[in-house]
Amino acid sequence: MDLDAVATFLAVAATGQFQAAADELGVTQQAASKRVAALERELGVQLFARAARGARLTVDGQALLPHARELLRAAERARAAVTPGRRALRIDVCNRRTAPANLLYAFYQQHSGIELDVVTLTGVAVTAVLAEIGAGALDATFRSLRGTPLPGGLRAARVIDERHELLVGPRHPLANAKAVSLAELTRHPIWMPGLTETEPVGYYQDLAAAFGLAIDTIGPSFGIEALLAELADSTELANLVGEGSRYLWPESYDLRRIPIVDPVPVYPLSVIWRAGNPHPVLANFLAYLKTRYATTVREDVWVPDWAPRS
Amino acid sequence: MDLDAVATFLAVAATGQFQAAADELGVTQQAASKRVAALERELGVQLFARAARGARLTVDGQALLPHARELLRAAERARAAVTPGRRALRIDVCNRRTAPANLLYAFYQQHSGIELDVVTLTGVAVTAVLAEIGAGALDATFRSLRGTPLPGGLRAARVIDERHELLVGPRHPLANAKAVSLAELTRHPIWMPGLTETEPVGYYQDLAAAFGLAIDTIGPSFGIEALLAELADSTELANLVGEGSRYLWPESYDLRRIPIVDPVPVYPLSVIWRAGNPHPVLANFLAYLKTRYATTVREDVWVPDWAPRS
DNA sequence: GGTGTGTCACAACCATTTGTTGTGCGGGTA
DNA sequence: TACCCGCACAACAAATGGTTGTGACACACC
Repeated sequence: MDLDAVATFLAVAATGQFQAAADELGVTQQAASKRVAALERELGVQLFARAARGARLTVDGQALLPHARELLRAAERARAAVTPGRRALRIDVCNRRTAPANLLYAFYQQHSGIELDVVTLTGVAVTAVLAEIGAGALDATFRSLRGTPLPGGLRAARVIDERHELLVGPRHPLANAKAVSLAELTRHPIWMPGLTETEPVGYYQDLAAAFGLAIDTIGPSFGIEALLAELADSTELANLVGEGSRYLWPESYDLRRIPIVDPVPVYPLSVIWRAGNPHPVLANFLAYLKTRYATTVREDVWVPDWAPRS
Repeated sequence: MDLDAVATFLAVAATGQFQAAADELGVTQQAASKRVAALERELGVQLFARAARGARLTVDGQALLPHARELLRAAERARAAVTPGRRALRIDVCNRRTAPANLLYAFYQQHSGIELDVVTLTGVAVTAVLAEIGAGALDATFRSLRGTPLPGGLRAARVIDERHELLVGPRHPLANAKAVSLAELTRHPIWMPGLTETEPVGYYQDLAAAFGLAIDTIGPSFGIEALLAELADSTELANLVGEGSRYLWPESYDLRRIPIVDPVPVYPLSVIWRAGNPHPVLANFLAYLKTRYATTVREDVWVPDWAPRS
């Protein structure tokens, strides 16, 4: 299905004749005729009833009309998504099963009409993500800085404390534990999604390093043994983007959730963005975060009123 | 923007490498590489970060991902809209400003998830519309039969009485009338949208004939003089299809609404469909109509409880 | 009722594109 | 170090998409 042919179809439908449609598109009448004929051949239906004086839509043509329009609009939106100056706000959320994704979804629902492009740079190191923001390719991220120096021109605000639990398969030694201490957990290698056998980088490596956990690089295709999972409510995620991670485990894995205690692991996340000339939607989003989380604002850093435990 | 290139982009994004994506699509690796390169050139951005061991999405690539998916889904929906056996229910409503369109919209809202293709065969004669239904190209229509014999295999049920009023411009002799009688109205030619200078056929001709009105074929580009307009609530129409008729008059025309009395013109519409093997959504719709309008069912004809005046 | 005009479809030809095969380069692995 | 594996570039073949030229058909006009 050629988009040029679809555009020609729409032009003919609008003008009522091939000649005028061809003029509008800057091609000859014969070319327009060919395009529509090819479209009709591909779809296997007659779209126009040709007469000596113009062409009228058939029933099939009328049925196709709104879908053809929507198709071209979708192409236009796709083009806009990567066009600097026209694109939607781009935010990285590390992982779509985390609290920031839910936060974005709540914001998205409150502000109808806005567009968000949520990306998941899970395997990308914090410094590389910050570089993308600095370069303008990305507008914001939710990351844990944990001592990483913030490059000039960037702003950060700590907004979310991420909580985690352990998921284990039925054969795992901790399968029947009521709870597990963080100290005990450091003795078991943990599988984390999105990591290759080579060098694990990015969000999950940072997460493991924060709690001193060992990473198991085998992966779920060899049977999940243990998995650190975010405690976020994941019911909304499918709606957010219509795109599940291909690392998601199937329901049939019979996983058990083990709480982690003593101490409860808390992973603080900051929203990080580029100072100056903010994307209008970003300004809205930051304001939304402030009204929802901030108590004090000081030196571009505002702290939520539910302070982290550590 | 070539849809094959978009599909290739998605395959590469899913598999993480050009080679596997090419195998999946049944082309060589070089062809897949070329397609994506062409897409990148057209969009002006880098979509993948190529490495010796596969390719990873860039930020721009990730931003494009959901839109690319939606684009292919839109193409699939367009294809399905004209594929026999897979297509949505097709109903003709004569005119999108009429009561049947509102009825369909109410039904559409109650049954979330269904798909409707609303077509407007305004200029098509009743007999031709019935032939389309008989041939299976159309599933149902709202028309006034007015003595037209119903072809074999078709069923009809009278459900709606359409009401009309007169719209006139400020220079029209009836511009300041409080009301106008039907007898008086027959002396003024009425413009009706969608009619050419040649032979007026279809809905508006039937409507004019029903009340003995003369048709003015000049059209609004020469200044609207008088117009018979449906009394339907038109606020919902834009939502129904996203497609306004190009014959709609602009708001700036300063039209006045004159009620028609003595007698009040009533134009009965029947829903007409093909007997046997009904489209599942059609069965739902007919049931919906029955619960909303029917009082008695007899010989496949059920009459609403608010009977027409004539 | 013949003639003219406007519109669409078919045919032949040409240009561009798209795909294939063959090959080189680079990085991770054994 | 040598070997794969995967991607990009080059050259060639096939097919697609465009243009010009022409014929058919219906409506409008005289």
